[in-house]
Amino acid sequence: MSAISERRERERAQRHRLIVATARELAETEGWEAVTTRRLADRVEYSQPVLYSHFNGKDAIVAAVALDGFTELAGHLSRARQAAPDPGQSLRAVCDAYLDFATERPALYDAMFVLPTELRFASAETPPPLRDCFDEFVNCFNPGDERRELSAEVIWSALHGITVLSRSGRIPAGGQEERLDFLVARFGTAEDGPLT
Amino acid sequence: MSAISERRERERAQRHRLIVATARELAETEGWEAVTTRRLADRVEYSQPVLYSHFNGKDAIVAAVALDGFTELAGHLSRARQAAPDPGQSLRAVCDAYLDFATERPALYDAMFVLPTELRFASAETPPPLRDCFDEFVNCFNPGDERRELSAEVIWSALHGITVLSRSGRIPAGGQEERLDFLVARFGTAEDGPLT
DNA sequence: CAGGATGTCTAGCGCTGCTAGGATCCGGTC
DNA sequence: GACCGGATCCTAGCAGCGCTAGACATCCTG
Repeated sequence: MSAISERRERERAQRHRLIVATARELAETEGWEAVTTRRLADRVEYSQPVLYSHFNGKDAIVAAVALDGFTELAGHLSRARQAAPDPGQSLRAVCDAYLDFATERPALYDAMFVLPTELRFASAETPPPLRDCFDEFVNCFNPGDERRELSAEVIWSALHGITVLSRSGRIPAGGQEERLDFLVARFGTAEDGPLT
Repeated sequence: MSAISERRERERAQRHRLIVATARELAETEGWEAVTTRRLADRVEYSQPVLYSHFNGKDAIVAAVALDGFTELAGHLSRARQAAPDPGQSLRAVCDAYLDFATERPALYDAMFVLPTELRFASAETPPPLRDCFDEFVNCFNPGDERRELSAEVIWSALHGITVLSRSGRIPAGGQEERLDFLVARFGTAEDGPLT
C-alpha cells in the first residue's frame, strides 16, 4: 500500500512535469495559439481528460509554465547582477539580462506577463520565484534608499513596456540598447542616493 | 444609378460605424471576451456574414475600435498638454492624462495595446492618430533635444508597463501617483537639456 | 478468486471564428 | 407593367476550441 502508492505518486508527478515541459516546448516552437488541449494531450500521449486530472484547466497549465519561467528568470537576473564588475553597474547588468530573457524566450515571457494568468503577485500567496525576480531589481539599489522598491517597480514597468511595445512594432524594433542606456542613466544615479 | 448607389454607400458607411460602436460598447461593458461575432451580429441586428462584408475578420473589427481609441487618446493628451500651467509641467500633465485614459477605458486600451492587432506602428502606413499620440509625448521636450524621440519612447514604455502590470496585479494597484511623480522627476529634467 | 477502488478513454456538449449556397429583394430595361 | 439581372442578406454548417459525463479496463485488497 505504501510503496505502491508512493510509486504511483512519483509517476504522477513525472507526468505532471511532462505536461508542463511539453506545453512549454510547444509554445516556444509554435506559439501559444498552437497549444490546445487536444494537441498537448496528443504530444504527451494521453487523452485530454488526463490533463484535467492534473490541472484545473488550460490557464493552470500556462501558469505552471510561467512559474518555471519565473524561477529561470530569477536565476538569470541573479547571475547577471553578481557578475557585474562593480555594484554601480549591477542595475545595467540586470536590465540587460531581463531584456535578453524576454527576447530569447518570447513565448515563456508571454506566459509570465501577457497571457491571462491566475498567479497572484505582491501578496501573501505570491510564489517565491516571483518575489525573487522583483528583489533582484530592488537589490540593485542602496538598502538605505527608502524608494528602492518604487524604483524597482518603475524600472520593471519600463522594461516590460519596452519589451512588448517593441515586439509588437509599436515602437521601432531596433535601438533597444540605446533605450536601456537611457533608462539606466536616468534611474541608476539618483540625486538622493548613490548605488550600493 | 448615381444617387441610389450613393445612398447605399452612405447606409453602408453608417452600418460600418454602427458595428464598430457596438463592438466597443460591448467590450467596455462586458469585456472583449464577450465580444463574439454572433453576439455582435445580434446587437447590430444583422447576421454574422454581414460583419465579414465590412471587415476581414474579428481582428479587423478590434483594430477599427483601436483606431477610434487612438484618435480619442491623441485629443485627450493634446488637451492635457495645452492646459498645463507652464511648459515645464506639460510632461506630467500628458502622463497623467495617459494613465487616466488607460484606467478609465480599460477595454479600449486593451484593443489599442494588448490584443493582437494588425495595426502597423512607426512605419509609412501608420495611421495619423497613432503618430499624433506619440508626438504628444515628443512635444513635451525641447525641439532642440535630439533625444526627445528616445525620451518619448521610454516614457511611453514605462507608462504602458505601469498600466498593465498594476492592472494585472503584478505590481501593487495603489501608488500610481507616486510612480508618476518618480518617473516624471527622472525624465522631465535632464542634465543635458531643459524642457520647452 | 471476487469486489471495489482507481485510473483512463470515448464520445459529446456548447461555444468560437468563419463561409458556402440559396433565397429575396430591388433597380433598370423593354 | 412585367420581367430580368445583380446586389444583398440569411440559413445552415464546418472545423476547431475548452471542458466533462459516463463507460470501460486495470490493478490492489480481502
